[in-house]
Amino acid sequence: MPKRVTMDDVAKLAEVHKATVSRALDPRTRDQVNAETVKRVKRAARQLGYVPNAMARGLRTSSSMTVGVIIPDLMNPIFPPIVRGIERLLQPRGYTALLANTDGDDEVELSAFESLLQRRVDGFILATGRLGEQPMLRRARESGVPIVMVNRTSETGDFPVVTGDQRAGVEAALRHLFDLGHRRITHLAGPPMFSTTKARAEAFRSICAAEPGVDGDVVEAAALTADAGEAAMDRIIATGACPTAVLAGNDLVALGAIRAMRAHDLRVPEDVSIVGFNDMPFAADFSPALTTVHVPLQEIGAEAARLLLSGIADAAQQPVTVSMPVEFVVRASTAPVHPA
Amino acid sequence: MPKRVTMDDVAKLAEVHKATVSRALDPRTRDQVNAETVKRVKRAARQLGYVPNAMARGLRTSSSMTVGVIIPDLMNPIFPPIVRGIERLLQPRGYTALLANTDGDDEVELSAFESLLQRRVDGFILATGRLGEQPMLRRARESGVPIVMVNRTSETGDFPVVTGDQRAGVEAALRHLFDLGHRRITHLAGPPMFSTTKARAEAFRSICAAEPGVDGDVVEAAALTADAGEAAMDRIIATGACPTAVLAGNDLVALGAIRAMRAHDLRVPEDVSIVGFNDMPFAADFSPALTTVHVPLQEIGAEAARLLLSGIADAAQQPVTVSMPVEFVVRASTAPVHPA
DNA sequence: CGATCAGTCGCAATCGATTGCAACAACGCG
DNA sequence: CGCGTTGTTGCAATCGATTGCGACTGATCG
Repeated sequence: MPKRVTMDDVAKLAEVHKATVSRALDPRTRDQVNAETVKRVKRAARQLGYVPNAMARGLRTSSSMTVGVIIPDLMNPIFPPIVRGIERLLQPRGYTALLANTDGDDEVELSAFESLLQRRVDGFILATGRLGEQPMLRRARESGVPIVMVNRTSETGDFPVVTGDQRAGVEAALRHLFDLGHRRITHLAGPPMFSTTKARAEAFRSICAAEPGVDGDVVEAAALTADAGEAAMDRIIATGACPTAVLAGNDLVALGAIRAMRAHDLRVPEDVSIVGFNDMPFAADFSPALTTVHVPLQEIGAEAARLLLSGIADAAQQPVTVSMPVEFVVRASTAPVHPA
Repeated sequence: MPKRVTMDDVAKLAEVHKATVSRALDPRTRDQVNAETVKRVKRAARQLGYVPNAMARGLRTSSSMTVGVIIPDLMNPIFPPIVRGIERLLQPRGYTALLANTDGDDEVELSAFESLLQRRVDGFILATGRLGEQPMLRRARESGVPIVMVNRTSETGDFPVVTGDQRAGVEAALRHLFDLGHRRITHLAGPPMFSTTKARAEAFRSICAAEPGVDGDVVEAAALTADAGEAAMDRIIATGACPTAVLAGNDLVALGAIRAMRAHDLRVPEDVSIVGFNDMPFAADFSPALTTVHVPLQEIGAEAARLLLSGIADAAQQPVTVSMPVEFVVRASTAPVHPA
């Protein structure tokens, strides 16, 4: 078992000082050393199978070329695209993502953040934003590390955020339903602790209020899950006053709502139309294929990463909010209002 | 902007040597220092907001408490559960996962591996196994770093693998179809470069051959995707000789097959039954709900992590193969054979 | 009363790089 | 021929921890 080979070993073989090896191997300083020497050093490095030690380098340069990515739950289908987008931007630039799931638990969030802080990540991308007090965010603020929030924000305005254009999405969805003749529409909102959910609900209310003759009701699902959506829809159906169209808080909620309707022999979209939000993977494979608001999750992730990198380079970074354009995609879960 | 606080700063405030700070803060060595002193040190550390530098520690101890996780594509729905399982095991033990996607490209694989090697990860979990030559695996072998393969293997027997019990899954699925009276069954296999796919196809062939009166055909889909599944099913239908049941290479292929059948006015399961493989998230929400082989992806990830950790601790690690039990779950996509 | 021992703590080397500074040679120029 | 340049390389400090070893202090014991 050959001991790990270090820069000194390479230096010895190439008959130079390790400082020269360091310069020869770094493209940025390569021109400070003789071309012949560079060749010799490279050959020696290859021959010995030299692998630079990123920890030693990081210690010296105080930069780890890593970023911490903290999300609630990777199994929630909106996060894989976001993470993928982040990674797609980071990887070619030499950065690596350190991933942590928190299940939205304050304790776990805090300890994950702390653990990544110890690893001296150069910055964070946080997808765990919630409204109200959040220990991790306080810690994040005092840590002074560059941070970008993605999708969900805390609305405290401390950090840059990149998210989808919620209002435009709701507007497009409602316009579509109005055009189909729907007037009794209920919004199956997610819990109000998320900025996205809240923004959608507010948009829903204000747009419905501005539209003469529409009756826009809001019902809250307990969580952004299919089960919660099903339960909420069950409650609505139980009241006996079923709307002709439902705008779900997200696709998962929509999925649950569809299940509930089917269980009560309501046909989608013949009896009631439903539109989702996010256009998560497989939304097109629901039955019926879900009409929904396409949010460019991967691009959102990439943009967040881009923003973070510029924040790392720049230090003085404004807490901008970039909202990415969404696109309404109509599929098979909406239809003209049922002639009563 | 207060400069980063180091152990020396804490030492100064607590009026001790930094060596003592180190011992006081490490639970493993805490009993070597006076209880009063420990208190003083901890107070000082808290007061200064001291955050230990993992790079410095890692440099000294040559262990980074990180593991590299290399997967083809996080957006493939079987990977989030695996990654989640890995993380669930790692996190409480102080390890962090470094994630890299490769899209199955040799170049990208290699450079991702190299990049993580430089970061001195303590081990790797590889989900990118393919049959045949694979540059990254050669590099992995010579690197001498602990490695565990997950789900897919390279079949070279170099590394431990944890995967689902493919044969048992195929057996259960076929038994189910046999019981429903199906005799003309085709296996919509994935490409033969994956160990999983290959194992399933082999099991399919051998089990069908052993069952009197069944006609087991195998058709290869070009990839493990819905589109490839759809295309392959289209080809089958075009031949005019449609089987009464199909066993798909995985759930995505099954999804595509369902789409193709629907497009040709074939009803599932009345006209043809279909069973998937993996029980990926939302398989139950297909229409019809997919009968499939449940593979405990999250547990597989966790077990791989467990194996890796023991390999890191132990060094001399046998390349065992652990195959996790699968569970057949019947839902709505299978039915008794159509009376011809 | 001196030796031994346990309990604490400090000293200094070490991990593997990066980088400002200085040394040195060769060279051109006035 | 002396001096400033330019190009190349070496020296040594430094990043922030960990840890083997030795020193010191009291206490215990024969």
